[in-house]
Amino acid sequence: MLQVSYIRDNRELVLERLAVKNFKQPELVEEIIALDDKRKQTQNRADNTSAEANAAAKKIGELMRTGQKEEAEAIKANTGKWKEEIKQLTEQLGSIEEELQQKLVLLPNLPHTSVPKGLTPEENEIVLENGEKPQLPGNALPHWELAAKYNLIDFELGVKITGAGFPVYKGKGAKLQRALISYFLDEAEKAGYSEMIVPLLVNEASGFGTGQLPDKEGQMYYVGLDNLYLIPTAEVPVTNLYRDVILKADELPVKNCGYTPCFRREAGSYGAHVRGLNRLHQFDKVEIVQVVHPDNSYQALEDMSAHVQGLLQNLGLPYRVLRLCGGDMGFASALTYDMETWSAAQQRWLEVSSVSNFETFQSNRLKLRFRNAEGKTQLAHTLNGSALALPRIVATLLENNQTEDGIKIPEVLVPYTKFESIR
RNA sequence: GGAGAGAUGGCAGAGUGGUCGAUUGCGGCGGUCUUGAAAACCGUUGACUGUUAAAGGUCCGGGGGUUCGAAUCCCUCUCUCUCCGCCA
Repeated sequence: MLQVSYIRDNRELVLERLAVKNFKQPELVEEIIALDDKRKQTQNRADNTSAEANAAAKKIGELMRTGQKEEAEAIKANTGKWKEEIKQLTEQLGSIEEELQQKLVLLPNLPHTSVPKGLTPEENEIVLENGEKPQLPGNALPHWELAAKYNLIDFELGVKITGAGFPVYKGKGAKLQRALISYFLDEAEKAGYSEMIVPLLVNEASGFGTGQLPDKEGQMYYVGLDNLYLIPTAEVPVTNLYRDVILKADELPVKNCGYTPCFRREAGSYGAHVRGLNRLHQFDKVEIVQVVHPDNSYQALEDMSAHVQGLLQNLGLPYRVLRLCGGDMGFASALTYDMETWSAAQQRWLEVSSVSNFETFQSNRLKLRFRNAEGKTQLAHTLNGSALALPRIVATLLENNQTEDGIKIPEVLVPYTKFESIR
């Protein structure tokens, strides 16, 4: 959520930046400023009336104590009009604030100046490409066939238990999952992130804090009986740990990580591109989250990007880094890098990580602040990134590392899997 | 699921109608003392809004009510804790 004061002071800039994100309702900016004017006016009138009423009440108290009952009664006679006025103004104020809030949550975050214009994923900027795409023989298999051949993942069994998009990992397939999770967590810890194990169900306030609610409600599984949401990413609980928190300056940066399963409804996405592990309703992911001083957030974003790239390099996967264009970016993000690995059997790039700087967009909703050098509270910047999401990593590993007589496990994982290949 | 208790500042914990944004203790910050530190002593220490700065306003779990006036009384919702039951 953008701050009204920022919108007021930077009206033109806001409009210009929103245009980069292809925002369709620029008139909201003027409406918000007008509403805020109205809010201030009404607030002011209500405050003044309250001040009068407070003074009168105080006076009555004094008079009563000194036994001047008559005088007290005389003042009492006048309080009715204030009372009525305060009630009316407060009601007005309430509805103005509600309207303001409703409009405010419709504004996406402003994109960073480096964000390219554009509408579609094709217009994302390729920042770099790294690693060599393996040349597979003609009889190479896609990962879903490899998963069946080596009895690693059973998609049908998942359908029986739950439904499509809830795979069952078996034997070495399960072991590989666990190995990847442990490896990612260990690497995150080496990079200074401290591990959290967090709830997989969150309340409405948490969903609002990181930006999933109110607009992306349909993407989360909802447990109506208890009014809770299954997390679509660890970002939600891990970032919300800092909701309503004022940090000391020396507590920054905060670096946390966590492994969780993630649940996404992915309503309406079916077809060839979602086969196998390409798109799931439940998947495993290790997430890294930072809370930083505003001056350092873009450096932190680069650090996180480098961390993710390091993982991909260590796993020996060819990858590329994209700077998302305005139209493809998330609602809450100011700058996002996507990391994609090359899936050699499918002959396509698969997104395996997304690293974003939200600047104050989340912290404003979360009321996540720190005390700055002047001793004032100030919104911190939040960032997060997948490091990494498992399914497409597994897909790429299986496909790219397949040989005549099995699948080779990357060296860095062998200490975790305790086996060097899948046969 | 049944019964009861509770929700106050970073934490602990007073406060049952006006002088309470709130006693006190701990913690934090600043200072005195000290070679330095500890101890002791002194001072200071909530958030939001508003303003050039102030003044003023709002906030004692959320919402509503009574009253000239509510942390305090009433209603309601939510949450937490204790005991019992069930249970990994």
